[in-house]
Amino acid sequence: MSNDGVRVRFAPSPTGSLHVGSARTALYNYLFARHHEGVMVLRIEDTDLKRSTSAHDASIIRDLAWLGLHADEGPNTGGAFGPYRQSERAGIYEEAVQRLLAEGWAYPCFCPQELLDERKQQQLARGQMPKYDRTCLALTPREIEARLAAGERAAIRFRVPVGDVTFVDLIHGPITFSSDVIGDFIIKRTDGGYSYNFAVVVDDASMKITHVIRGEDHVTNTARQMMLFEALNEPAPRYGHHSLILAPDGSKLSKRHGATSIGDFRKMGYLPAAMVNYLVLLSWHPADEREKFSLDELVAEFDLERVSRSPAVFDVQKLNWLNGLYIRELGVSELQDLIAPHLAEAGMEFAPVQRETVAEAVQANLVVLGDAPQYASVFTDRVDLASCPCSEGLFTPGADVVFALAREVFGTMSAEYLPPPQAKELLMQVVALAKERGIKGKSVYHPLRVALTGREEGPELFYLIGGLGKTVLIARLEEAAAYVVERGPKQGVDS
RNA sequence: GGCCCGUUCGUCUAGCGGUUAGGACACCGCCCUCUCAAGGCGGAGAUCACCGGUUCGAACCCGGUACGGGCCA
Repeated sequence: MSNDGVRVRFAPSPTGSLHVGSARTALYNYLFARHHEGVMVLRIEDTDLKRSTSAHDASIIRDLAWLGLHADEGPNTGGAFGPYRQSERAGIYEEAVQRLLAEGWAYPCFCPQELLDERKQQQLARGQMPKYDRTCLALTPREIEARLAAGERAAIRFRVPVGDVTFVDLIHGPITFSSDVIGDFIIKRTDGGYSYNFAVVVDDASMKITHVIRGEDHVTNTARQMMLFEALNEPAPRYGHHSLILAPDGSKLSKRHGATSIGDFRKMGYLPAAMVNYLVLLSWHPADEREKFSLDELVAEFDLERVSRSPAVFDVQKLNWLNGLYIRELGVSELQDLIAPHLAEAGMEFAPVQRETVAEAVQANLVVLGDAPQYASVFTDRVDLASCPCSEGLFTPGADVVFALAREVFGTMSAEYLPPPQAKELLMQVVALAKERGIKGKSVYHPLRVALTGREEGPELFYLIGGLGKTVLIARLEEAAAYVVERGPKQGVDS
């Protein structure tokens, strides 16, 4: 299919930070636009002045940038179809309202809210579909003028035409709505504000949007919007509605389910590449069975026809898996920079040589960058052999010899901290010397680990040797040796 | 209440009339390893929501029901 001049838009309301659901919508739009070498427009739908803030506006833009989803046109980038904030487009909406009014597609309505509510209750009581009864459609121009002159405030309603509205959804296929169920809806409120559906249509039309990709919560709006396009004599875009994201309990994903905004995930230390990869997989699947994709690969392969129609449960486990995968792919210096803020936040400071060691040592364990302090703590924690159940490991036969040998070898260190390759050499020396004395394998590694860290698990020993520091290394070996002498070889085994 | 949409392992999904219903996460086991991870290998896990129909044959097509979700107000 030819999609010449594809123009899509992502249109968030700045009433909160970027939600994972919205981010996925943005991603699908971005991928679709890029795939067809089209344009993505960012439009800020800030008509709800009470809840919209410029702080949210800014954070959404920042989060999109963080994900790598750059719009071609938008409030910050500019473009030929601006302004890109709805709050700055009142004139455009008003002009459209006047046009519809002049052409008989719309009419003023003076019905007070209380009356509307009352009629709705009556209709409901009779088991009818609540729908505006068109009282004000009967008003003559003279009556309208008189009431306006008398200072009465009017809302503007769209005169819904009869007949079905059918469209072929890009994801779901044909969907039909009967206009019988759609009452004459308001396009401009008595307070002067323009309704959501109306503003969206005027914007999509004037911004020459060709494809609207959005959440399924908008399917029913589509019928109204298509009527509006027809009335405005503008070609309607094609629509694609993707499913919504659910929480593990099957309900709508919300704050009470924990992290739901892109900002939350960024702070915890998820990588944008993992986020994008996870989000796209939530309801899209390639023709083969690959699971890992870069943004560029997605651009090449993304296809709305392969987007699933059923809602998807947000599964952090799979996100975690992907994040770990991407973390393990990082180069040391890159990882070092990424974990630095998390380490700093935990109050951990490291010497320059140590940083590389710590990053490398911790890499395979990380699920999120925020886990770094937890794993880096082997390098900073104090060791208290007496209160450590693992001190039993210090009494391994030959351990005292290993400590002495290590003490000797580490004493030759030319610097406080050593990079991993050099540290590894030292370890090898200790291992070789121990072997000469008939001590090998587990009997050298294990007691050494316990002596140096007071723990039984942790990164490979040479990282510890390079990153703990000569001073600490020697002090701990001496402590361990003293501990063994003091407690005797049998101690600890029985307790 | 009406109208729309959806329903395949716990989760994300493949499947588009004939398959031992495939993959991934999670789970379990084994290997690797001083340890924790990572990695490799393997296992278990789905009466394809249900009931009818069409067909020689249905997860795939049709109808209904149930359940879930969305929108309107």
